[in-house]
Amino acid sequence: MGRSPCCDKVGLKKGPWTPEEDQKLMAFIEKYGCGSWRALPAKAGLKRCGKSCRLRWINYLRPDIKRGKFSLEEEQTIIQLHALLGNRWSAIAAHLPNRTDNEIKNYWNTHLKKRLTKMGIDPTTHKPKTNIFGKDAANLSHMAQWENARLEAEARLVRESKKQIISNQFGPNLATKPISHGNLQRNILPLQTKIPPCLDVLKAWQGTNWITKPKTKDMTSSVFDPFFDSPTSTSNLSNNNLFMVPNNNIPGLVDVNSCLVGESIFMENTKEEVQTEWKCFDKPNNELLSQINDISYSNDSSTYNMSILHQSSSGLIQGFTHLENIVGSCQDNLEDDNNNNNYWNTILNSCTLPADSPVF
DNA sequence: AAGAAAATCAACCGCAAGACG
DNA sequence: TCGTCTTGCGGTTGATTTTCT
Repeated sequence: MGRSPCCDKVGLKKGPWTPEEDQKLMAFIEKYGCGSWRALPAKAGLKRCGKSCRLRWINYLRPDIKRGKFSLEEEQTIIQLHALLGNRWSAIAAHLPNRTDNEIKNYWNTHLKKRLTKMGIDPTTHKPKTNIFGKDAANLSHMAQWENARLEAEARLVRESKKQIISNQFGPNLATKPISHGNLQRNILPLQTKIPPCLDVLKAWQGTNWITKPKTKDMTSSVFDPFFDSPTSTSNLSNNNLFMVPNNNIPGLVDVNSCLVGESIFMENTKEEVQTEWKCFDKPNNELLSQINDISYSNDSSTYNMSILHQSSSGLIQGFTHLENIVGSCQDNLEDDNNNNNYWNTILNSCTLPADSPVF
């Protein structure tokens, strides 16, 4: 048995809409609103399926639609958001007032994608297509600009998320103030605060080797190591990069109830990164958490220190208070260590989007 | 000026998720 | 819990327009 059609297609018109049809649809919606799209065509006297009517209204007839050329700012926003969200056009459209997802999708496919490709940037990953050292200076400059744009977008979303979380917890007034870790005391934080996950931002962080995992566990350390000590972690991680993300997206706060670890998976033979998987550590053992003092990792080129994580009795851990040598993947060979150290400052300080932004 | 090629974008299609009985 | 219906999303198509030769 095949799938039932969305509507009875016999006798229904397809193809471009005529002005008369537009008029009928607009008049009906103005009078009755858009309730059931399935029933609308018959009531409005249109020989179209409901789906077609909906599409026509949403993408063309809606009075608040902005048409015409995209501004530079809009272009930049699309690129930034695409770097974070991928082909989630509706989510991207939510950040561009009065633009439709279809229009943005078309604009991306016809303009922006090509532009990035020309610049030697993979429009899917937003990363340079080939080894950075094989590129000329002009391309490097462009790549640095695009990477900067990408980071700005991450920053926007992190700030946004941060505001939303604070707003949810403490009310809208506090959300406009900068976060002070010292303020997050037991007496003002609800116990076991549930912080909504935000996978969009986590995805954004996929492109960043935030903390590089050592090839083997440092057996001299008594530190709880979620990569090795967690019973939920069963895969062989020895050749992969791992990075921890606080599930509430605020680098100064880690939700005890849910801490996420990203695992970059590499091809065995080529060592090429093929994907990132996220693992959620739900309710890690409190005894273990209380033992956490410092985690220091090193690899061939750098040492990464993360001074950590002491559990407050509120149910939150305050941590990530000192984070050194954060390495952005695209910046690895481009920027010096000073720039790397500024990574989170950039993320946290350059955000401009309104707090009521609907992406999350 | 005309035909070909490329670009654009409205519209369609199938799928998935959520609502509802 | 399951099946059906509805809506929304993203990929794709194809008609039209623009640019190139």
